Amino acid sequence: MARPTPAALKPRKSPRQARSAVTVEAIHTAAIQVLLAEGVGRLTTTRVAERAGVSVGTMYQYYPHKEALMFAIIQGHIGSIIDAMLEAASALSGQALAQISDGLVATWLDIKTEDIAGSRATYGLAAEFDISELVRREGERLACVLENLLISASDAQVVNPQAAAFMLIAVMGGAVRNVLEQGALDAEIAILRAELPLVCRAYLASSSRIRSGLAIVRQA
Amino acid sequence: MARPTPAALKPRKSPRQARSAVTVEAIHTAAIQVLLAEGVGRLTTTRVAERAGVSVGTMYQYYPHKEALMFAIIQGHIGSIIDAMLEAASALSGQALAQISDGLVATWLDIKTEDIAGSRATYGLAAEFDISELVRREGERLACVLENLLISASDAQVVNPQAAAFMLIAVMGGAVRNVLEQGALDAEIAILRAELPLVCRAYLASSSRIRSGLAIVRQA
DNA sequence: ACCTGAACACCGTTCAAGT
DNA sequence: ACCTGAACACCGTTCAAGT
Repeated sequence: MARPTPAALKPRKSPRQARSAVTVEAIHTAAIQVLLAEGVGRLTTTRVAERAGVSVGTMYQYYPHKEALMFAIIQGHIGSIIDAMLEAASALSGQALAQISDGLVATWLDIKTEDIAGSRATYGLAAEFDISELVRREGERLACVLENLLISASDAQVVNPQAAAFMLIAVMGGAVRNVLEQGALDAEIAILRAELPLVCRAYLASSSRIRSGLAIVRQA
Repeated sequence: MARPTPAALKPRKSPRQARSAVTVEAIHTAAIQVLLAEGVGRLTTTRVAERAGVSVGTMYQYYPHKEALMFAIIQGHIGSIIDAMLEAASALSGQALAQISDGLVATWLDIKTEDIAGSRATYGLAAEFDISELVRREGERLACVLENLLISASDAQVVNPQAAAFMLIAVMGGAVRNVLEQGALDAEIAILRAELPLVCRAYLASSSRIRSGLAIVRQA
C-alpha cells in the first residue's frame, strides 16, 4: 500500500508568473466552493477545473493529483484552527488551571461550531485519504504549546503535562468530531457546550497538585 | 444532496434458495477480505465479485449498490462493539461509579485495540459515505443502557445521567478514534490506556453527588 | 430463480499539440 | 512558460441474454 509521501502532496511547481499564481489561487478557491456547494462526493477534477475556468491539464500542472488539492484545502483549514488555538493559549498563559481549561474548550468549540458545514465537509474530505501525517504534525505542534500552557498554570501543577496535553487534544477533538459528524443536532451541541468543559476541568484537576506541593485528595 | 435512506441500503432481496444465501455470505466475506488485504482504496465491486467467485451482476442482485455492501460490513462491526459494551454494562451494574467508569473504558479500549487494523479499516470505510444514521441509532441504544448503568451506581448519583452517558460515548469514542486514525503508535496507546480512565472517572465524579445526598465539593 | 458479462456514463490522469 | 482537451485505464451500475 504505497501511500503518497507528504512531499508528493505539495504543489508540483511554484508559479513563476503572475497569471499562474492567479490560476493556482483560482483552482484552490474553486475546489472549496465545489466542496461546500456540492459535497465531497461531487468534488471532481473536471468540476473544479470548470469552476476555476481552466482545463484539467492546467490543474495537473500545479497539483500532481487530486489528493494534493484536497491536502491543500485541509492544510489551510487545520492551519487556521491551530493558529486560533495558539492565540488562545498565549492569552491564557499563567492563569489558573480551570480558566485555562475552560478557555481552551470554549475556543475549540467556537471554531468548530462557527461554521458547522465547513467543519463537516472537512471531516469528510480528511477521511477520503490519508492525512494522518499532517494531523500528527500539527497535533504535535499544538500539544507542545499546550504542554507549556499547562505548566504555566498559576494555581496548580499538572503531574504529567505532556500526557495531559495529548489527552486534551484527543478528547476535545474526538468528542466534538463525534458529535458534528453524526448530524450535529442543536441539542447535542448544547450538551457538548455544557459538559465538555467539565470533562476537561475535572481531568486536569485530578491530574494535578496545588502549587504549594500539597496533594489534592483524588476523588475515587 | 440526496443521500440514500437507510432503507435503500438494505440488501435488495432476501435469498430464497440455499445457494443464494451462500452467495450473499460469500460476497460479504469477500468484501471484508479485500478491505483488510488491499485497503479501502482498492475495495471495488469488480474485485469483490471476483474474490467471491461471482459476477458483478450477481452482486447487484443482493446489494443495490456498493454502499449497501459497505453498510453491511460496518453494521456488523458496530453491532459487535455495541454487544460487547452491553455485556460489560450488565456486568458492571450496581457497582461503584469509579468501577463502572473504569470497566467501560477498559472494555472500549480492549475492543478497539485488539484488532487495530480492523478498526482503522472500519474508520476509513465509515468515512467513505454517510453512516451517521447508523452511528446515531446504535449510539442512542448504547447511551440508553449506559444511562441506566450510571443510575445504578451504588455510591454516587450522577446529576444528569443522560448527558453523562452521551458525553462518555463521545469522549471515549472520539479520543480512541483520534489516536487510532493517526498512526496508533504504541506510546500513544499507552497514554490513552493510562489517562482515559482518569478523564472519565474525574468527569463522572465531578458530575455526581454521593448517595446520602451530600454534595461533593467541586474542584474549581 | 438466479447468474453472466458486455456496455454505458463518469472518474482521475496523461501528453502531444498549441499559444 | 503556460494552457488545452482528446485519449486511456478504471470505476460503479445496468440489462439483455442465458441456465
